[in-house]
Amino acid sequence: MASFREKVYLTVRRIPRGRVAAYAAVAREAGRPRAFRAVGNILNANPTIKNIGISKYRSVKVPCHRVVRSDGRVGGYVYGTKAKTKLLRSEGIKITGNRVDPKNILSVISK
DNA sequence: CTAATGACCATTA
DNA sequence: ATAATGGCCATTA
Repeated sequence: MASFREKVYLTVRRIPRGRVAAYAAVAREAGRPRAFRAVGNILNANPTIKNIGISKYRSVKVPCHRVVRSDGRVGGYVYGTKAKTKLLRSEGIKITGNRVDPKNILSVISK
């Protein structure tokens, strides 16, 4: 059985380059619409950053930098919001101030 | 089992 | 525009 955490990783993996999604959208997609806060905690233990010991997810890459706040603010990141912003810009996402261009925000995460 | 922890959200002041 | 507040909840210690 897939834990919520695993579903979150799989969901985030579906966010394409040059696009972002809100924590709330990820929570919804993973089946727990109100667990958006837990999503942040889960991504904080992103297997891209550190191995969490689940063999299934070893060496997989989860683009957790593509998950932003609902209001468009960039949000947190292990290596800092600055690094997150830089990464997103490098993928072609427009960010003015601390806000990503709403056009880049996915409301539904398709496969 | 209980309690703490937040990369959040929405509302209010 | 910013700051505080209450709510939310999977995971972990």
